[in-house]
Amino acid sequence: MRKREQAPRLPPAPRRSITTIVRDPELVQQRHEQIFRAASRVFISRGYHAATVREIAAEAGLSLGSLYSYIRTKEDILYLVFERLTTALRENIRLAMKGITDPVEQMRAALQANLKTIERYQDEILLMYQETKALDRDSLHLVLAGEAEYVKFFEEILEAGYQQGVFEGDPRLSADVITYLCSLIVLRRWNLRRRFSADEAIDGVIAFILRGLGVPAEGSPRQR
Amino acid sequence: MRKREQAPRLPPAPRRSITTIVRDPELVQQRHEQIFRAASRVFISRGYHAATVREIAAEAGLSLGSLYSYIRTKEDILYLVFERLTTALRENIRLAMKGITDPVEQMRAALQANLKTIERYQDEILLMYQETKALDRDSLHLVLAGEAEYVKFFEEILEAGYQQGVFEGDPRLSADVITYLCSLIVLRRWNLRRRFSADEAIDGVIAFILRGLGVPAEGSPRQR
Amino acid sequence: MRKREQAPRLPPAPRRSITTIVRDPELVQQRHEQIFRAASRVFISRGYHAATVREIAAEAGLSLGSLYSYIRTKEDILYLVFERLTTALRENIRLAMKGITDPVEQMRAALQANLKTIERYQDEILLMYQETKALDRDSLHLVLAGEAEYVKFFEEILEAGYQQGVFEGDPRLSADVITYLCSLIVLRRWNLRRRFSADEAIDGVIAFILRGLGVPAEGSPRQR
Amino acid sequence: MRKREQAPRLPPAPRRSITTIVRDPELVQQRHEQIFRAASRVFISRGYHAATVREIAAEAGLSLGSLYSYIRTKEDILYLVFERLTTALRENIRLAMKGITDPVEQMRAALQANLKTIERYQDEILLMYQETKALDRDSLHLVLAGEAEYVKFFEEILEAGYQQGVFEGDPRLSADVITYLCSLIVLRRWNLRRRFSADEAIDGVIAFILRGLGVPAEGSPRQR
DNA sequence: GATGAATGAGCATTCATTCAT
DNA sequence: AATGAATGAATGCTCATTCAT
Repeated sequence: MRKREQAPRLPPAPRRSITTIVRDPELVQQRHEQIFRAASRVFISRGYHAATVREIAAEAGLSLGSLYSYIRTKEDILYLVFERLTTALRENIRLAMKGITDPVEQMRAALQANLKTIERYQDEILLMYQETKALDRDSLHLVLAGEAEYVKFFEEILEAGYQQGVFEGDPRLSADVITYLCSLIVLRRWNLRRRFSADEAIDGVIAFILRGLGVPAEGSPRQR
Repeated sequence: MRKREQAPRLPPAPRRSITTIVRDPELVQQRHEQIFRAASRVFISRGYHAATVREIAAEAGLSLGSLYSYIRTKEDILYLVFERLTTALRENIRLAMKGITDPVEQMRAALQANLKTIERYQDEILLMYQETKALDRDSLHLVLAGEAEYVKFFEEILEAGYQQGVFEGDPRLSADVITYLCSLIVLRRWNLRRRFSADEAIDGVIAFILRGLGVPAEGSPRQR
Repeated sequence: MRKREQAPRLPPAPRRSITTIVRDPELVQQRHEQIFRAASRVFISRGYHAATVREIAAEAGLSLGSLYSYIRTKEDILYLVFERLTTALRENIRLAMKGITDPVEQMRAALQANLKTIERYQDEILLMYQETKALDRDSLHLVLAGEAEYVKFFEEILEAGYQQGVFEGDPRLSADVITYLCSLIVLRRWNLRRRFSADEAIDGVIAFILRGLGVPAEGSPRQR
Repeated sequence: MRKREQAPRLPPAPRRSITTIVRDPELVQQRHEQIFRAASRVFISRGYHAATVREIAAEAGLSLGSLYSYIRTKEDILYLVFERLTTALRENIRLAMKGITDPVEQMRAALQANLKTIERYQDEILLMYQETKALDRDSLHLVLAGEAEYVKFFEEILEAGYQQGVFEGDPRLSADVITYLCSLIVLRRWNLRRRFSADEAIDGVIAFILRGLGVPAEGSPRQR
């Protein structure tokens, strides 16, 4: 059996380097953090198009000119936000899987971690679904590639479980289905929240996924 | 047992009437159809904000002034697109369920029909997920109400099946999950299409859903 | 002494004939009356520029096309309104003077009549002061010419009184002053109405004018 | 007797502060001056509605974008013009009255000064009469309040003279009448100018006003 | 003579980006 | 490195006028 004790290697995670006028890398790093935070807030509350670069600068506590020393275009700011987000999603799932061997348990852990992260970044996730098309071709490919890496984590668990006969269905398709279903709690929250608490929704989604993978319900006598 | 032979009553489907300068209702109807088609294309390829009313007019073969005789604002056009879309989704699922009694069979039929409709209107669906927030408060409520009616169809099937013990999980949550999963083939097509044909994806999603509802795979020896 | 028993001859009152598509003069006459009334209302409540030809047509109970069979441009409509107004002012003052010989009495009568007319058409008068510049060169000259005729009436009375030594000041200037002062009750009504009733204002203005003309106050002991 | 040697206190003259993007107050001040001058010219020659913001920008030597860094709406520009105008009128009359005790002399001085100011700003005055209605509610109230302050100056003189028995008629009404009559030289200049020089008109108006107030003509034997 | 759909020039306003200081 | 004033292309929407029916 393949060793699984270690966390999967962190994928190279290619990222576009944003061209800045300022040279000092530490300063750039720090300002990008400021900009990320401010831009998230502004983009989330007004949407990418309605948001003004002026507003973002003000929210970040930077002058308009300064902001433009750390980015080249408004679209750069969007990329910055998405890049941080996909990194966070990937990182959290990677940590959760670490040290677990059993595919079903690994899946449970990954789902829990992922759903928690999604819940935490729900506004950013929604933003990503809504504004991805505002990215230019190159940024889009990079963001999608980052997302694919994240799907890969699920795919690996599924593949292992499929080999062991504990999961049904094509692992590659299931990985997509799972990734997608996790976003349910964000993309349909307008409907869900009228009837379920956050935890009820999370538990219900996990249960549905596990059934969908063919895992018998825990202690359920139904299948007997 | 409640009779299910007949199609569920068509919900009143409240809709905002778009204020037009032109009075002839037939002409308005016809022009709205033209506008719907043109706007779908333009919004899909450029997004709502980036799309220009001028472009839409040109695509619809209308002069700018004429277009504005049939709508009041750009947002009206978006509403027009969404309203047609939710109506189509609702109508198709309603017809597919008609005359079927068995909940599992009804679910299969509903899913097939729904996924076909979604595939057909995939661009519009994607648009809807991305641009719903561009609607004003009133339009948004109407569109969401239309969407809720459509979720209701699934909920009714699930409720019936749950009573008969053929479905697992909370029918209301499952209805949301199913509705959402059906959009998978659109919202993640950039990833799916690299690996699956449209039919493979549809079949895989249906299989996943049925397992997720606790329905034993057809002819599957696994449960024995 | 010159005879004054008869009303002064009605001045030729040149008017621009509005080019119409419709030929029947009676119909034109009747429609112009409709248009005048509707346009007055609309122009008064929204101002000339903000008013829409559509609104005027609707208010007049005519279709847009029909309206344009009786006028050539929007500006024609404004001219129509002004032309009717100056005619009414002229006509009323002419009738009031008729049959009075004494200049002071004639002046009193003319002022009373004029102020009454102004009060009645106050909105139209205000409109005229505000929107005269919207007229094209030709219309403007015609309207001003009509207005000059009306000033002439006062001038004639003043001239006669001046000859008899009952009025002070240059009759031509006084005529202008009087004409102008009569509009006070309209142009400053936003200020006057806070403190005076319509009749108080009218009486006060007449008293001021008579004093301004050097006419001793009635029964006033002051001159002794 | 109340002391009148000092100029009346300058009223607080409330003004709406125009929201600007540019923050430097000196620059704003200077640009507003440019805009005021340019806008006066443009509004006067074409009227408020017919004037284009582009024209004003060009006339002011500013780019369109720059102009909009100093105002928010076209209406702001109109307010700017009116605000400067009423301030000038008020200020000039205040200075003229300063240090004069006798009500009749004070009135003569105030009238002279006021008529001179009006003659100087004749186009702007005309504009004000014609376009006041284009202001929004708030701006209108502020402009009218500024105007009321100006009428107040006359009212105070009249009140003092009335107490001393040198003026006839209600001081409040007379104040309105006088304010209004001073504009005669502007609002009827199309008629006056054909027959009188500017000074003849001014002298004639002053004479008429003084007679209207019951002040005996200077050195006139008539009253004897 | 009546109708009202069609037209498109025209206008106020916004905003990403640049660049002189 | 920081600032914020300047720029002008771009866009939603209106409305007088025409003309086919």
